[in-house]
Amino acid sequence: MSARAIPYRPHNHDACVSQALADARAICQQHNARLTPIRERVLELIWQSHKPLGAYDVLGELSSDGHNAAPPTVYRALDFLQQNGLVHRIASLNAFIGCTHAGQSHTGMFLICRACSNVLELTAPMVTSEVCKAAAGEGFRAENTTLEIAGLCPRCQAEPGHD
Amino acid sequence: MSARAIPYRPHNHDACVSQALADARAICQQHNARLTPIRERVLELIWQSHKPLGAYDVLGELSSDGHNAAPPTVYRALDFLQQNGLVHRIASLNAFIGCTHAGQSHTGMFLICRACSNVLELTAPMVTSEVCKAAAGEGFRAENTTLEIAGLCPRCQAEPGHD
DNA sequence: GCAAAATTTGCAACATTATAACATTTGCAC
DNA sequence: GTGCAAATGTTATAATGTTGCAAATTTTGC
Repeated sequence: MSARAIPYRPHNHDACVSQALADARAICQQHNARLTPIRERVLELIWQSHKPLGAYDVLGELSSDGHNAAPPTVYRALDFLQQNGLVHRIASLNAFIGCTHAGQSHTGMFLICRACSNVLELTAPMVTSEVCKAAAGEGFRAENTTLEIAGLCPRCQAEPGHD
Repeated sequence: MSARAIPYRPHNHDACVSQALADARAICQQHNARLTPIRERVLELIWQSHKPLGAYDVLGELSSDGHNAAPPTVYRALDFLQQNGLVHRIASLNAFIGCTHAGQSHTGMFLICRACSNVLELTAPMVTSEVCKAAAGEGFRAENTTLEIAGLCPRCQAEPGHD
């Protein structure tokens, strides 16, 4: 898996999408999980941009496709994709974003720009290790970490209004 | 502000509540903010336990009080309490919990037991500093951090089923 | 005190996000 | 091709959160 583009900066986004889909196919094959057309399509929609997409946004896009979908269709696809580490749910936004570290075991940390909405996923080993240390200090067995940072991305600090 | 009780362990919870209410009164006075009866009552309800309470749970309790409340009443009170640093919203649970560090500027980190639902709020300076470092490394200006750890508290690791 | 202004609350409707329950179809093993 | 498990379709509903405006209360300026 090669270096990732920075979401905040213009880039060849089609490459992001094809990479993500290729990774997904490989990972599902490994897991013996079925990346059905709906699931793949939902993943593709999530990867339309580096902005988190709500379940009902996905639903809307599916409808534009001519697909007669209802909420459970979307939520089931999203559950599947989450199970297989292909998308993350951003709890503070009730929205979903493609995982940029699919296949790597990781604890995601998300930098969410409040101006342009783009999200950068990081793995910050030092953060993870301090979190574990803090939890362990209380005798707590950490299983799942939600770490979401809202703020301003470099681009929006300089000049506002990108999307 | 004295040492805090550990939510996972039995303790004199009335003391938590009165401490929280006393702190709240002091803080609101400082801020020239009005801790009206409704707001105080909502804070008290939130502090019923160390388990996060949903907005509609609060609403239900208000109704049991005989108070004829609608959702906006609760959400407005919760907003006020959040503004003044008296409660936190747990994004991963859509629920609210009393702040155990009211008055101190802090970035909360929450240890959420999936078995007993109790939540411990920590301030972990090393975590905060690593988070800032990681964000800064990307040129990101962090404004607001959501850090929620789900897992098992010490008590529930030993024997399950507490509440 | 008293009227004007600002804040808070009441209230009705509605918007958004997510799930439950059950029927139907599809893919796969044998 | 029969039978089973997984995936999808469909309808309804639950859970969470917001908007907009009117009424009541509190504060402020005088």
